[in-house]
Amino acid sequence: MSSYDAVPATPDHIALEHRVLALWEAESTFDQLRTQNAGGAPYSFIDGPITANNPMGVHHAWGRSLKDLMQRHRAMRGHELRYQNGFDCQGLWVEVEVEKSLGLNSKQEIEEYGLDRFARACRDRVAEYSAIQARQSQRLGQWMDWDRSYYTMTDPNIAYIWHFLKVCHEREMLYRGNRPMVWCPRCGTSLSQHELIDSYQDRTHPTLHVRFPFVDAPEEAVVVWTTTPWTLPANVAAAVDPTAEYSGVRTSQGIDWVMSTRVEDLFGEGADVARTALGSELVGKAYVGPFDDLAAQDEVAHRVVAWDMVSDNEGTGVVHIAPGCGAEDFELGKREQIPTLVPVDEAGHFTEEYGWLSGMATADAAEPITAHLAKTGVLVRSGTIDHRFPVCWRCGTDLIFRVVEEWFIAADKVRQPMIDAAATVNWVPEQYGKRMEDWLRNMGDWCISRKRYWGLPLPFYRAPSGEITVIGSVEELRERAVDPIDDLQELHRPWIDDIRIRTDSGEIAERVTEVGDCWLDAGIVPFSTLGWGRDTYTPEGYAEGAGVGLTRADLPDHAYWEKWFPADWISEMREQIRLWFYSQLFMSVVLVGKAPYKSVLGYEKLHDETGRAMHKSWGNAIWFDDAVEEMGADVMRWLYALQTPSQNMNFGYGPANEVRRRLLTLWNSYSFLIRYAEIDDFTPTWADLDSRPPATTALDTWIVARVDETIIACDEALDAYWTPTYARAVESLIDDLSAWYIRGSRARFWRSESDADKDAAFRTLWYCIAQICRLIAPAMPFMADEIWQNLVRDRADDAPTSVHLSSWPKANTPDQAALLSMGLAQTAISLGRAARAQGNRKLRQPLREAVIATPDAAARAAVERLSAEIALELNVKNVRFADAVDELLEIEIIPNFRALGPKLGKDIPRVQQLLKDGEYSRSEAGVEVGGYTLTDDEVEFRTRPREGFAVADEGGLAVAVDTELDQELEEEGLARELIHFIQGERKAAGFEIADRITIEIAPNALAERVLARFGDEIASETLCTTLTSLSHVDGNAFESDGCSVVVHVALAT
RNA sequence: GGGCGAUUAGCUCAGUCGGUUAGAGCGCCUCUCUGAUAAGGAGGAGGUCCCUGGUUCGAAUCCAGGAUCGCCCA
Repeated sequence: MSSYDAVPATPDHIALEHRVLALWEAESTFDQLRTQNAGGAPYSFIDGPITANNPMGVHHAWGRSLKDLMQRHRAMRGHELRYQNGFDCQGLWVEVEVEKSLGLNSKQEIEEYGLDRFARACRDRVAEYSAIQARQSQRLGQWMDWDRSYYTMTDPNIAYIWHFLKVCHEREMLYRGNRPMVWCPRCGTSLSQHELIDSYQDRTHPTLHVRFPFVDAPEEAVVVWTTTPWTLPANVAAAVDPTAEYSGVRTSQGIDWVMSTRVEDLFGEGADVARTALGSELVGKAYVGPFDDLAAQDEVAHRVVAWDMVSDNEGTGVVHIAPGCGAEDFELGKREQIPTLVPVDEAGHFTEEYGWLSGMATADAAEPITAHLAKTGVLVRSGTIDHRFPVCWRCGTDLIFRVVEEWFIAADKVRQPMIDAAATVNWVPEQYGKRMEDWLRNMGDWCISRKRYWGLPLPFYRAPSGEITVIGSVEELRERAVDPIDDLQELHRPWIDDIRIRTDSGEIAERVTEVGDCWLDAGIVPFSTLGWGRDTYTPEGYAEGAGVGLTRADLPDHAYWEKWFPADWISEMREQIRLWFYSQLFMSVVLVGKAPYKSVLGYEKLHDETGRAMHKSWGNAIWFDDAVEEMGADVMRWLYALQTPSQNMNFGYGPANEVRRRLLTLWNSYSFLIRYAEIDDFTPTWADLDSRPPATTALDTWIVARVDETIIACDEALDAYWTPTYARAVESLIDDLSAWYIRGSRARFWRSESDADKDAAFRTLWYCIAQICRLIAPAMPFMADEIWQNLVRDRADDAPTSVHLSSWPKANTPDQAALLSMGLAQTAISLGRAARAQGNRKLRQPLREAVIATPDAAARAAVERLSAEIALELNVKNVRFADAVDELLEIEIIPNFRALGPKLGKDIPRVQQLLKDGEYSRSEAGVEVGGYTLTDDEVEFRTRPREGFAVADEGGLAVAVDTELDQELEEEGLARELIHFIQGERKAAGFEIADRITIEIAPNALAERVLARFGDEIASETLCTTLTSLSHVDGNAFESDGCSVVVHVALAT
């Protein structure tokens, strides 16, 4: 048997991980796993596509670690998995980055650059970053079938969406409508609700108070307040609350009407109120608009209208209404049948009808508009306001509202079915299900069009008559095409725009120019990647169109879809509730009437370690590449696993270091085993992992029970997709192994003679560490396999070559009695230590005895089994159980509330008091109190130490130590001190642990006595072959309690 | 305005089914071990479990109201 590799004192995570990556590569470990699991019960995970647009961040690494963790766990349990990664390829995300890199800054510049070149540049960017992200993910340890990733820009993906849209059209859910949209003037496109995520920023904007004089009484006017001066030229109405009281305030300009509750704020305390009126009395009044001289205003008759949404705590209580520039305004305008003026074009510039304003940008218009209003005498005052205002998530431009024509999918028909489908899903954390339901109840129609370039070409063809034809597949396009289609290289602009079609009524129709919302691209994935509805399975058939050369993903058939749909599990960050979780659910409910996933794990946001959001500009962002090469992937992954998903994560080098230090405990245990395994040439037994190792001590039995218990806890946690419980359970096992098992068993490994006991110790420790390797393998795949290679592979017959091929550990039923015993013994030991500390006796000093007292017979029996271990830990010669508990303790009986609550109910406080007062008697049956007989299960014994003993107690257990020393104990204590000192000398001299030494020693009289009695022990403990006593030695001196020596150590020859 | 969360030690966070002495890590203090050692172990200080009320024999936990913070929608 080959010898074990030496283990460094601390793991070099980075080097270790690169080594393991190379090993996996060389041995095709992942392929072996897939072969091994082929035909296993399917476990369907569907990956949410990552936008292939930038290098991945540490927040992506969080999600990817969780995905990989869960997949590895299921794989170890023998499931067959698909391992398909996904890249999101289209949409504004990509366009904006490409614009930046090409130095383009407007839609006009893109069109001048050429849509074909632009599309190629977008595709190339996706290719570049998908490769980078794949490489980064591999470094993280994520096992995916990287050659077969799906790309949402491929023709099959697009065609599947076409089909979906056609189904929507057939069900009359698809429509085109004028809608006020949130609009980015720079990007020249509207933003969906989805894209307003995190879009509010603190901004300072101008505010204006403006008079709208009445036509029939020009000295009177309503006064409005606005924070968007550029919308005033599109004003068509002023809204008042019909039920509120308004005041006409006398000012230098005449009578200004505002809501009465606003008078004081606006005009001060001494405002001169000429008269008051209900809002309803103002309704219908015609007024002179502020920009009536502009051509756009020619047809507009301004009037006061009633509106129930007028606020009374802001502004003037009279609201300026511009239906072309605001969502609420638009709704009100529709109701009141007043005109909708859209003052600006796609780029946010005033159109020609706006005279001197035309060509001006909205942001630049505030000042001239204010000046103009001042000149015409309607400006009451101007100021500024600091408020939260939505800006474009990509370019930071202030967003505006603009009424535009867009394409929508009506939501009402699917709202309830979606709510029902969502209710079948296991949402983790649970409240995310409520959030989804809330979102669904409130969802508006889905705006699916974008006036951009690089995206899903909407397959809507408009004929001159206005008739709309929706194309549902590439074949249909081919059949209807009136332009040459054979050269169509991919389903993207500009190429697709060249193809016109013939409609059913024989007209020639052109495609609308819009592209689709990128959430259509991602939402179709559970259909497009699984071959829904296809007759044939096409190997590597997915990569048509823009995906050629990027992936070898198959285009499967319907049988395959049946096997893998719906997903057992998906996982993304929480905001995906309104994004991918939503769009997938929408499309799935439309197409097949059910949810596309069974379980969903969501998680919150990743912040820096101080709890602040990470921002490039704040300098607190951590790059993935830096993190992984400094912390190590395992450490990162363990951090992610420990994190409560429903809580924001504080990520950084500080927390990483804490985790790294905790992982040292496992590493130290491993290194301890290797050290002695090497010395003893230990050969493990593979079968031990299933059948358990032999046990000779109570500690052996106990730690094996702890392993069993932990395996079960891990499975429960991972079945519930709750990784922190899993990670904590493993950490707790590692702690127990190190602090109790190894510390309590060390002597068994030091002994030079071999026997069954030593064999059991080795096999048990090996068993524990090997099982821990398997338990941590899903979360820390590198360290788990590194240890496995050295400790298991090629050491035991039949051992798999990788921990990842070793399957999940088998849980036997935990030995509950052993767990209980050890729990009590641990309590007894820590009490004994506390008692020693009270009695001022170092642990090194042997003491005569510890006395344990407990009134609970079962507890006593349980602890008694571990007397030897307790004696060892407490360094006492004897452990005795007090015959009469009151020797040490006063006893208090406490009701077992959990058991007695249902039985005694309101009598509990009375019984509790009687017990406390000692008003009870004990009998065979149990405790007689207040007319009840309480069995031992129904009460709990607690103890308090009697005065005058070095006693510590907790619950029903008390431990005392005898602190008296006689000469023998004193000398033994000194011998221990001496050993301790010599060990230090050994170490100072740089000797190896197994080196034999010689000692020359010059003792005083007391030391001579100690040597006489304990010389052999000292020699044996220090691996000394010859201990020579001399009158003078050149060496180091040691002195303790009158015992003094000079010692010289040397290597034995 | 509606919805979903959070609030526990100096800091970051666990806390299952309601059970009477609320835990961990880090930090701090005092020790200890020295054959796992840039570690390990023990002990200690540190808590109005956000507030008020309710249900209950019993509430960090359940209910109602409120406060503060975060997020989603309007």
